Amino acid sequence: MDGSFEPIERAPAYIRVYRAIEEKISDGSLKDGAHLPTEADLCAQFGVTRSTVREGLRLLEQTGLIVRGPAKKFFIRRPAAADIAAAASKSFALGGVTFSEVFDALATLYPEAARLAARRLSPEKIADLKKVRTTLALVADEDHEATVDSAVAFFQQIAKGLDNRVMLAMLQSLNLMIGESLRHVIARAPKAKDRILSAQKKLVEAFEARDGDLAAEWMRKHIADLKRGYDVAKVDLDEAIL
Amino acid sequence: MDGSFEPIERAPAYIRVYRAIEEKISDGSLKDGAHLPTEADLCAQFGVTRSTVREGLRLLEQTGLIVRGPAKKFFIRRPAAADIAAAASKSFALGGVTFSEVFDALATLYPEAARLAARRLSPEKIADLKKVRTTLALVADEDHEATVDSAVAFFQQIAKGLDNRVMLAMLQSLNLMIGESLRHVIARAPKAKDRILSAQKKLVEAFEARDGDLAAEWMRKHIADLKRGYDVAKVDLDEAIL
DNA sequence: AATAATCCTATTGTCGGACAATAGCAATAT
DNA sequence: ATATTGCTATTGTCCGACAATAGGATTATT
Repeated sequence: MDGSFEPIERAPAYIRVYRAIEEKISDGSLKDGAHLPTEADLCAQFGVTRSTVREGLRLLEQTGLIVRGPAKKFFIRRPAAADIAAAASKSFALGGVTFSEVFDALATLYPEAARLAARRLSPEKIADLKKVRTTLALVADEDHEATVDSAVAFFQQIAKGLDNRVMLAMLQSLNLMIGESLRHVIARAPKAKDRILSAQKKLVEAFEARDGDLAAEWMRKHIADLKRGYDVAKVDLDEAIL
Repeated sequence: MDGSFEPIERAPAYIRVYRAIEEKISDGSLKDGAHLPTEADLCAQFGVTRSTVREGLRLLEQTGLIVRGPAKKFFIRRPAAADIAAAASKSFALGGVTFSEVFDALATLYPEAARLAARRLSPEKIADLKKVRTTLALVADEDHEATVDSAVAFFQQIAKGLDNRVMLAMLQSLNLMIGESLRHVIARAPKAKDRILSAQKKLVEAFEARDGDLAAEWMRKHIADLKRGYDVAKVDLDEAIL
């Protein structure tokens, strides 16, 4: 041997607590839904104080790996697409991404998602999509709130129908980012509801016909149309979403 | 007035500390790069103890909103695409997403990214891409390690060239997820390097010709080829990446 | 007996203080 | 001039204590 030493493990104790628990979650020793031992137990097991354990728990909490149940007990939950999407869009917002960036991504991703959806959407999901569309049709023209909700729900349904958690998370985070601003914009766009409805109609038809090209094409138009709303409302697309 | 009361703010103090600081970061009172007051200062300002402040800091730490500088001081950093990508891919891995899901996303996103890139890549970025490719060409056939590094770097360069943080983060998280497994797979794929090189060549040509369709087409082939490596290596695509 | 009010207990949330470990910087020695 | 040492501010960890809560057990009320 060369007489040299390995660098000793120098991470703070709370980080090691975090990693130890994360490890047990990812290798399955702590199963999804199981609840974590009490803080006192963890102290005993790790041989550290409660303050330290608690700092470790805060890290896990933020990662979404543990969640408060009733009685404030923590239990394990492997992060779902929705968590990842929420975390990502929050970070994007804090990082100051702009409307153009979001729309750029929307325009790139969603048409392809629609193409996939045409191949992959189950008949039930398509039925659900129709239902969303019907809901929108029944909404009053001036109820912009509900209009946006339905528009976003429509996107959401498509994303879910892809049966792919990675894409779901990505598409969902986009939904979250535009959702809020769309609310303010739609109010200023004349006839928004009608245009949304007709785009949705064409999309559903394309899905039913299993025509990917057509679906992609209409999705492209639909998104371009939504984006136009921002122009009409004179939103500077280079400013940060918030 | 109706004599009723607002529900009082009942979040634990450490969460309120977290939110207060996050708020100041997002509204710009705490600018990027500024360093956080010392824990003792924060205690004084918030009127809570250090333990509580520290639990709040752990949350910020995990979110990536604050980062340790020299002297272990925290300083503010708005999350960059790389952080989001790292966090997302970690969550995906913990959530148990499968290779198929990742490849599905790759196959959907990257061809479109390539199409965009053909329009948008600056001449400098294209030059950089060529450089990455040259590096790969000089690598020994058996150096699978380096082969994968270059292959991923090539993707990375394209992602960066889109000049869109949202797409960058999404593409990067995909890179992270396949990067590791690719390392093991390429070793079993015969002539992998040659095939990667020729795909890259076609891609660069397409970029230079500003031919989006062609770029998308070659990217599709390139990814299909990488995926084939997993078949050859007999990896079950329905198992979780990890 | 059924229901509502009350107490009990386990656990988390918060506190205050204490000391060790460290990093950066200043003072000192060679 | 450079290397060493000591100083100081700050973080990392620990301890012990108590208040606040949630759920479940227990009692009172009809």
